[in-house]
Amino acid sequence: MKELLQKTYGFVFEEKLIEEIASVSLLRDFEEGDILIDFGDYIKKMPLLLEGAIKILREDFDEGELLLYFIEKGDTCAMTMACCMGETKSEIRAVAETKGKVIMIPVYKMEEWLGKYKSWRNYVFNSYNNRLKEMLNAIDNLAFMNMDERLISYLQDKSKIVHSKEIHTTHQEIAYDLHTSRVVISRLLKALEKEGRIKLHRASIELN
Amino acid sequence: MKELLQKTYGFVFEEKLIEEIASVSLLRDFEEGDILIDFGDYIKKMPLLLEGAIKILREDFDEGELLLYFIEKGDTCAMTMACCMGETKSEIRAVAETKGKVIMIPVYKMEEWLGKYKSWRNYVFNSYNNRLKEMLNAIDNLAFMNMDERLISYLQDKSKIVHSKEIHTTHQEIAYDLHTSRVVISRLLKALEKEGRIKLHRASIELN
DNA sequence: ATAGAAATGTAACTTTTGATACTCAACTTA
DNA sequence: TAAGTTGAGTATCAAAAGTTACATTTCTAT
Repeated sequence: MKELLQKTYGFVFEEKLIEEIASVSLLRDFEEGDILIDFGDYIKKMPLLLEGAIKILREDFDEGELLLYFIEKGDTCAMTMACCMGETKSEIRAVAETKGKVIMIPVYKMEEWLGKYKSWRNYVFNSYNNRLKEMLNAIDNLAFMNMDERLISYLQDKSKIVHSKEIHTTHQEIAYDLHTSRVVISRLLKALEKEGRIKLHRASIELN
Repeated sequence: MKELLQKTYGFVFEEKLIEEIASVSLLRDFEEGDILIDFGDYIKKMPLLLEGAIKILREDFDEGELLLYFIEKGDTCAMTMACCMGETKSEIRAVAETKGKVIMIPVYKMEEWLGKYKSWRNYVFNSYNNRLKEMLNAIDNLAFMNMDERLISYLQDKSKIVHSKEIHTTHQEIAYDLHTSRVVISRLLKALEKEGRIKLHRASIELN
């Protein structure tokens, strides 16, 4: 486990902290589609992402979801951190976009390290800051962009996360993430294809 | 200044911290409508709100704004904090909703206190958590509610902030905050009045 | 090979929101 | 008090997004 941590966090945490993390944490492998955290879950461990990508979703009052942002290697979920610290239930759902590995840190250690390691403090703050930025970005998208632009932005983000111009997903999936209907997505995708910006295949989209 | 701090933060910070804050900070009075922070401002001081209320706005790419949330006595602006720590420019605008007082703390002290005072650390984390929650709330509003519901929610928030059922504002102002047009707001307000939920006057709205 | 399921295409219609263009009323100020 | 300014009401039209319904295509499992 220590080697895995070194690889991703070697330049972020000091040696001693990495050793401590390794000694108290659990390593967990996950597969694409796994629900790592669900709405209302009571969080007792904070996740650090070592490999893979995760998407963070917000739940509608009655029904439906909305994608907030993706997290990648080296990130943690500040929303979850918030839950840990505040001892409240999870406000979000975390679903694996790809397979990967996380490390789970017990909450009480988190707090202890805040006083003890400056690198940990910096990391935690940076995570909060990054998450605030992503939330702002989500708000910008919702407030200032039409669905066609949101769709494009979504495709670009997704492409970045999987490191490929080929996105394997269905129109329905996209519709869930953007909190709209499948028909709307199909319509807009078709328009994008006609503009020559993408190519559509069954259950996959190719960006140009 | 120390007395003012005691009143709002006496149960949050220990005596010694309050003294330190008092000794290095500036007190600033502001009037309704004052722009306390603007987009792109370079932040060198962190504000603690002692009296009054402030609204935090996000700027559109080309034109227009969107209200993110209000902050009240005892709050600070985590978005600003984020800017301080990250040494980046302000992503938001802060406008005074009412007159009030803030204390401005130099950034370098903030960091120093993080290691030194547990109560400061807790306060800073709580602020982040609260702000994340407000952002989530803003996202919920945008993503899951129609304009009429957003308007109602806005009126309720505003009423809470000014501690009154009487809201003194124009349709145009509301339109700016909700990032829509004056005509739309007038239309929806009229509908609300017909439902008997509010009473409309010139430049003021009365909630029932 | 065939039935059923999943993914997509598309038309027709409604609702919501936005845009434009006036009018009228109330307040302000010279 | 007349003129200008600000706030609000409303009608009409257009665009964006959501809804329903059904057809077609592609995959999957037996």
